[in-house]
Amino acid sequence: MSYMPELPEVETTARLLRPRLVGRRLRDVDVRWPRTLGGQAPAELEEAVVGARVAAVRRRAKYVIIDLARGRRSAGALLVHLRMTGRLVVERADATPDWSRVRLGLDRGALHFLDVRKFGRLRWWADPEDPEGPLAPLGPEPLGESFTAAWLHRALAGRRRVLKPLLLDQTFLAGLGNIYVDESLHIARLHPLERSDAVDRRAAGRLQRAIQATLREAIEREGSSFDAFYRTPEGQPGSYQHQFRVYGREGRPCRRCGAAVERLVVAQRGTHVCPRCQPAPPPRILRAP
DNA sequence: CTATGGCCCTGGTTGC
DNA sequence: TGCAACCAGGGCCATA
Repeated sequence: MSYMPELPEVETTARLLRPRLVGRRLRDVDVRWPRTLGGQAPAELEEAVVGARVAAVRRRAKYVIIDLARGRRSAGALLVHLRMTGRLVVERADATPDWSRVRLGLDRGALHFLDVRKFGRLRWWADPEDPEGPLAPLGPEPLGESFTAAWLHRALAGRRRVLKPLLLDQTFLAGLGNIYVDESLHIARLHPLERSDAVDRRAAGRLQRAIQATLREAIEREGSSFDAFYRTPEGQPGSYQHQFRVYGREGRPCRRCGAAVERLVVAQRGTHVCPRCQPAPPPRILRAP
């Protein structure tokens, strides 16, 4: 098992990268695995970024956004999605880290996009807010002001989806992944197979608070690490994995009631529940064929 | 609108 | 001990 970058890990990456990157100038580009660019030509990336300066490093959903500028004018942005195993690290200019898929030479050192499994993506956009761009369809930020209990209740009621896959849908809510959905549902005492439109106002309130508390605590602990793979850009592992309530704890006691945590598969994803704290909903009636 | 399944990938784990 | 099969999974796409 490796680590899975979700909102807290991406936020940690952006925070730790910021002081090492803002103000740096990009000197050159070396694309070792072209598919990382998601269809963008390496020459286009090179032309767009060489000579530009890093103006800001921020996060939206699970994207790291590296804003670029030339003089006072915007020079677009690098949109980086870590997917399963991606990492962004700043190394000495002569370092050759393993699994480097893209190397961006800086005026001091080099920024590497490392990615064992090659699912991650890094590409340049002239306008990160482009309505055709990858950020446009994303739902609200779970730590943003618009993510309220009232909004969540109405949004869930307006859909007829299984709860967990809906929470993983980045166009519904942006930033949650498999781990933090399982953790949040457990805290809120909701079953992952519950129907979204069966979640009442009280339960929606619990879920909204659980999501925010889980994400905030994980950010404080700089994300979750499972093994030697995941490191923050500073080279340190996160520590939130020690707080897991259900994720990866199959057969072990629920921290709330002591019942054995169970593992099931929901929408092709490993899912962890306490059978006592999170009672299963009545089975869905499938439409006749 | 909602759900399902395939695809991309490779290191670690499991099974024999 | 060695080696092959298997598994994990976020986002995207085609299909029903």
